[in-house]
Amino acid sequence: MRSNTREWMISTAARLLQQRGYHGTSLNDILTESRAPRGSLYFHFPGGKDELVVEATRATIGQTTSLLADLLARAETPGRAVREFVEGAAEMLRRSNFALGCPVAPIILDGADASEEIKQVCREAFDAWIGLYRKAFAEAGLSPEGAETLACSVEATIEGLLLIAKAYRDVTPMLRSAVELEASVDAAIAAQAGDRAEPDGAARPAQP
Amino acid sequence: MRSNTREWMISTAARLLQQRGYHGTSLNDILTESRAPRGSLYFHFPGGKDELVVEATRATIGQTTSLLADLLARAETPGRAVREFVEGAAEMLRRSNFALGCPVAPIILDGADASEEIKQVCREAFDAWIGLYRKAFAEAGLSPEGAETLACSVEATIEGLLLIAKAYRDVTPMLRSAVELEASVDAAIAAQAGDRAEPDGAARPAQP
DNA sequence: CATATTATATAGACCGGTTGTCATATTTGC
DNA sequence: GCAAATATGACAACCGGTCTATATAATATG
Repeated sequence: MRSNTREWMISTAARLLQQRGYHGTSLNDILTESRAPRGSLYFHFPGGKDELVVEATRATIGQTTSLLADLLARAETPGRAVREFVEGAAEMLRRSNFALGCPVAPIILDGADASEEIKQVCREAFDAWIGLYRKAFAEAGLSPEGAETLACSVEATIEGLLLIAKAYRDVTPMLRSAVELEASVDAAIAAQAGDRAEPDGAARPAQP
Repeated sequence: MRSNTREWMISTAARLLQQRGYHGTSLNDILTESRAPRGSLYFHFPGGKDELVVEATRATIGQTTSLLADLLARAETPGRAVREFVEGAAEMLRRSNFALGCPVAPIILDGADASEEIKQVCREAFDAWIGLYRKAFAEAGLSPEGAETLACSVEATIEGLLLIAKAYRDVTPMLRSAVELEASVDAAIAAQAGDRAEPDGAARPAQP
């Protein structure tokens, strides 16, 4: 007896959700592609579609978080890690024929009537990613407020680049902006490292 | 006889598409909310759902494009216009209880199997918006390449900010990043205005 | 003014797809 | 060989998009 059915379903669902969002992914699609029968789904996921979606989204988010943490830990500068992450995402997008982008964006935008738990999982994803950026930026010398704001901007830019690349089915603009983003992040860090004694830590933009 | 049925349907569809994406918006929803009977749809839109979606999306895109063009024309600096645009979007998001974001993002992300024409309309939206930014940035002194790259980055950041704000149901981070974005854009323009005679116009990032 | 003709609007039937449930079969561990 | 765990596919109830037949308003025509 196949004991990995559950995992199969999760990974298939994760892939389809990433490609087509919450409403665009039907249980039939998942069952057909994972070659599992209908009833098995409700044995492994008594909560039905929403429970499966939560598990699948969590799994994808975990992978992305690990990758990002790894890149930030290894790279020479935070900006470099950001660029490498975007380049990796571009490669994934290209290889999948522009199907695989951000795992949570499609769910946030089309899953307005999805369960509250699903939305919570999506928020946790942003918490994790923005948190990693913030930590890296702060360790590189940015003020807490500057790191927070820049982290949010960086995450936003990456999300938007994935969206635009998918729309055009072309990663060229994404790669150009990635270079710019690297420079921008590292410049913001360098600038703040210069003027430590500056009095106002308020709304002053982190990028000069 | 009500002769505005068609317009009613379009505006209702536009709103719902913005909130729930392509698959998340059913004809039943549109018909119920616009208080129109079922059959009328296929009289006004013989192409069915996809034709209605195209019309509705075009309408919303047109409004956004006009607003953006207006802001860019009036504002003192391009960066200022960008900030004002983001602030306006944040206000719209807040007022609509975080339902109304970008009109094309949900369709791009969940409408993989939508008609080719729909995807084309979404691309045209980005063409228009990025084109407006590029023109404004170039007129302010940026090189063509720099303006193009920065325009794409700005559009991407705005898309991402809308997404993140919707996920958190909170526009605070969006507004903080908007201030940063204004500074970043205007700084990039000022920097390039300084070194006109620089030899390499290649992949040098526009933001110092 | 009466009638014919066209343009617009409406109601509801249709079929396929979607989710969730069930009774039953099969495997596994002991 | 037995009990628990898992697998299976048929089924019901519902919802989706599409279509056809009909009703009503607008306009033209004699």
